Amino acid sequence: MEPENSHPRRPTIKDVADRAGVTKATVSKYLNRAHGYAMASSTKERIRAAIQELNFQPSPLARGLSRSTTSTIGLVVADIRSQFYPDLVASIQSAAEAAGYTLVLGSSGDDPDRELDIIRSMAHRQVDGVVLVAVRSESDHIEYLRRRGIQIVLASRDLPELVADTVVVDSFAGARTAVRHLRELGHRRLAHVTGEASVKPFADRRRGFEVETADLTGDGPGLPVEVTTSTLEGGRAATHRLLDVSDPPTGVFFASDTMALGGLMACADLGLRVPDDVSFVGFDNVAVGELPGIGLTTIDSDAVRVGEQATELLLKRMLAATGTEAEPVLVTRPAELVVRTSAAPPR
Amino acid sequence: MEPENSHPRRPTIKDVADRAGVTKATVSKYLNRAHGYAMASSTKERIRAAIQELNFQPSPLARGLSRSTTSTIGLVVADIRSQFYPDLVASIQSAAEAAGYTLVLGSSGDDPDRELDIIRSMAHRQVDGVVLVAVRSESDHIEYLRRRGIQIVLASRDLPELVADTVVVDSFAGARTAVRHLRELGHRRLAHVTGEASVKPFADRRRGFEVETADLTGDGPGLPVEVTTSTLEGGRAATHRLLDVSDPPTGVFFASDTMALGGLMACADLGLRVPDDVSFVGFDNVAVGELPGIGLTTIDSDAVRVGEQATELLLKRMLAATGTEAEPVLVTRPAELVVRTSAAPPR
DNA sequence: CTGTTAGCGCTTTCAC
DNA sequence: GTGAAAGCGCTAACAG
Repeated sequence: MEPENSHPRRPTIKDVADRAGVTKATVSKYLNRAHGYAMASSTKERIRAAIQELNFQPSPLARGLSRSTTSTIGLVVADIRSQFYPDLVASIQSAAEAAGYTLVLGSSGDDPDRELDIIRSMAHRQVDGVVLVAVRSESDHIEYLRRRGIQIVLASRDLPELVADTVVVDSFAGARTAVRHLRELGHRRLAHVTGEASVKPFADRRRGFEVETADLTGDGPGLPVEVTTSTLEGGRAATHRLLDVSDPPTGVFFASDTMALGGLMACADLGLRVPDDVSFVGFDNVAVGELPGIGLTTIDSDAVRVGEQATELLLKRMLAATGTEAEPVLVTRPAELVVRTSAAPPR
Repeated sequence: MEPENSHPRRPTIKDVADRAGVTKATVSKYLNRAHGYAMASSTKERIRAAIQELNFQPSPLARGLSRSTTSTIGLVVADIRSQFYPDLVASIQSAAEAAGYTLVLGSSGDDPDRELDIIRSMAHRQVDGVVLVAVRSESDHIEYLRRRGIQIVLASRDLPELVADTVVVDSFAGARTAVRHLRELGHRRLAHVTGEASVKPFADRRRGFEVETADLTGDGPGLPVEVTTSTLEGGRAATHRLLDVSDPPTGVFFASDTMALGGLMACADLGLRVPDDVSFVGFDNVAVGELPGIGLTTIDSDAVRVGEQATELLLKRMLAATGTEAEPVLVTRPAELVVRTSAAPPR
């Protein structure tokens, strides 16, 4: 009849203190005041031994409560399901873990309101920092975090204004490279499939496309540009609209690989072959693009490095969090062309 | 010269109490004792109003400290980068979120020791439950959690013994279906590529392969079975070994789509065409298998439902956590064949 | 150098 | 029905 027959209580700082013949305070100092410092080495040694013998680890919860710091960072992505995130998430996760932080994951499903909810909930759980792959283009959620003293860094997607540290790839230059590649292959009838206009990298890629095709003209006033949701299905539908006409474009630049993969499906639907009938260039360099049977020519978004660098910046902010807020930093990484087989000279 | 110029303090339960003219204790009761119950409705109303006006939310940290419960669940996967996880992670994440839990993510990179570390760290952070896609085949980590009263459920990979609630797909039956499909197409020279022998689903799939091919014979004593790491590169290498011989098999059953994709790369390397030269059947039904140019015939692992059901089971355990431990439950979901284009009759 | 004393924000007996 | 008080495990002045 002993309800205390439950799980053995974990040792607390008090147990360590008793065993070492000192006070909690002293143990706490040992734990926090970065070892060196002023403390009798005999005491240090006794504490060390006690900790070791008891296999003591301070409770993150209790520590968090009194320090208002949790060794936790939040990662908010638009949609984990997307082809693009695995590398990004993996690199952030391991960088965070390496620094002793635990990752809390949220996926907004591309819904700006949910994104805000997730951010609120993370703030509420007192994460020390947030890596955000932003869906909403306003910066209210950023302000929300900043007001609460939570550091933030934007990864992969920048916002119209530089309101926080940001690590992205050079979308404008990358897009130009992509388009030039198509032009060098001899394509003149070009088209572009892009995602949500509010997402800055998409806007930049579109601008890149337009700049590099300013001298060309399509049926109407300019070359065709299809705006769609940045999903596989979006890309598929847009490509249908683009290609299922008389005299379709011979080269298409997609603002993301995911949409380009949708484009491949559309071609299968329409009985068109890539690159024989139409050439594709994507953007991101997702892993599947490399598979034979896909061979997607694309621009590398360098997700791994973006994730690593974003995490680095965040950790730096979190340490420096004291005192004057430094100006936001924008890191723009080069976006390189990866040539595979989906783009070839037109017939 | 005011260092207090920092971030505005969040309201605490004390603030609410003062504003409502009651004590913290009463507010706490209001918060926890599932509303109904014994409390003057005027008091209830005043508390409600105060909470509302102050926009108060109880601190999860403080609550966690005093209740030893954190509304947090840990998800440990073998390798987020793998093609297979996005659906699983996404479905677990949304099921958890829907139930008011926050997801803490860990990726072991297929390393059993890291897996244990991650689990220790999560236990230490006092997650209320863990969804585990296990790497190690022993059950020491499960015992570790159980000893600390942390609920656990295994998703996607079962262990040799039923030591915890488990949700998997029927690997043995699925494998038999896959092999029968190849046989019905007319293949007799069959081979199998499988992953780490210690992973039970792989063992089961292998058994399925063997049972369904017991009447067939290869060059040696039985049909060729290649064991490799369950990665793209593993599948690629194994396929090289398998096909780069005189008189190679005409049909290959892969224990995972990821390995099958590696197999496709190997074919590209060797100048073989699928399904003209060799037929492939995979296992899992990852999203990319659906792309034209891939068209992988496979067995559906139903990651979304597995994730959902695993989360359901876990939540149930977490609620029932009191009293007698119910026996572990094993949920085996059907594994259905998805016919695409990678398997066809042999020439 | 180490100990004393208050908290951090919430929950939970036990009285009234 | 509500309040007083102690405590969850740790940190952080301030003394001495």
